Amino acid sequence: MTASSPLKGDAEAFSGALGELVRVIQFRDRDRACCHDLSVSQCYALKAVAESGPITVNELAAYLYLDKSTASRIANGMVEKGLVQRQRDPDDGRIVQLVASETGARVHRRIEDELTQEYAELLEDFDPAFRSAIVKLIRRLRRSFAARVEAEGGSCCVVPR
Amino acid sequence: MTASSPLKGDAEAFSGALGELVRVIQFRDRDRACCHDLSVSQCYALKAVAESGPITVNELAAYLYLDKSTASRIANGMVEKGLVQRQRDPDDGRIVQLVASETGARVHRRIEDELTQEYAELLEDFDPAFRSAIVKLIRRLRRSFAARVEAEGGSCCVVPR
DNA sequence: GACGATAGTTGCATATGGCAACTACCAGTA
DNA sequence: TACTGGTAGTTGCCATATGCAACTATCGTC
Repeated sequence: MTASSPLKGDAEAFSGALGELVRVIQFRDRDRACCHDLSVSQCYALKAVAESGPITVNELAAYLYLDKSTASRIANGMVEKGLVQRQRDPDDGRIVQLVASETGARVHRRIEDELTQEYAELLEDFDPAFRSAIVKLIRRLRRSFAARVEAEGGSCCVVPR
Repeated sequence: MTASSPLKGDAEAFSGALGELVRVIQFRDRDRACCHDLSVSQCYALKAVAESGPITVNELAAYLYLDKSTASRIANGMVEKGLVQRQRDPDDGRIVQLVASETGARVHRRIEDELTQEYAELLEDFDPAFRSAIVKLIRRLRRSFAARVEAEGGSCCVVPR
């Protein structure tokens, strides 16, 4: 490349900024989750269960990008706390459906409300067109990463089998 | 609020999208770091050391939002892998400066190049004005979160002392 | 009913990370 | 100088998180 490709420069700036943002958010989540007596993963999981209706352990694992055993244990923790319930599927005895309890739904709503409130404060300075553009970009980024992750099957260097 | 405040709606969409993006990125980082025989934290730490010049263990801990003991151990791991070196400060015998070795700098550059390349592909569809707006927004988000985190001293509910 | 596949759980090993105690060092003061 | 309090870093100990592999129970097919 020559002295300055604007795209490359933008990509570097973007990379740096996004990296720092993600680190801060990870920290914030660690902190936030514990406020509600949840681990970070439990917090994500509660979101999945509360928003996607009843889901299986395998689906939860896929959503969280974790092993199904880990997902099972996360479910355990939430069941113990009374946030979700395990329900056997009447049609398939192997399947366990995870459903949010009243408490779970309430806790999830509270967490979401706090977040939304915080983001609303952040976003109110931007005009609506820009706000929706931002959301579109973030979704696009997510799709792009997710596609890459799925294409690689979760490991970029270890050749499977 | 009434039926639909656009700001609230935007904030909800933003919250959902950003949450998913962060989860995917966390997974991707887990995967990516291991390609270079690094843990995720080591990868972040290498970035800090390589880009911020010599930094102390305490500074590294602050950067990573981790306990200084953890930062010290992360430094250990990197020293063992020959990525960074510990240097005693001539003016203050307590201080340890962490500096990237040749190898460390090279590995860091490689990781950054890969990332930049990936982001460049993503960003090339957007026009330059939008790209720089995005970067500004992300930085602003980061600042805002960081400020909140620092104000709360790292724990929102546990009253210290 | 036997066999292979699938959903979930559990055992085990490892990694991560915090807290508290400790060491070594610095700065100020009597 | 010797004492005191504070700071930087390390280490011991522990809890949590997570993956892999083995296991159980169930389903679907032959």
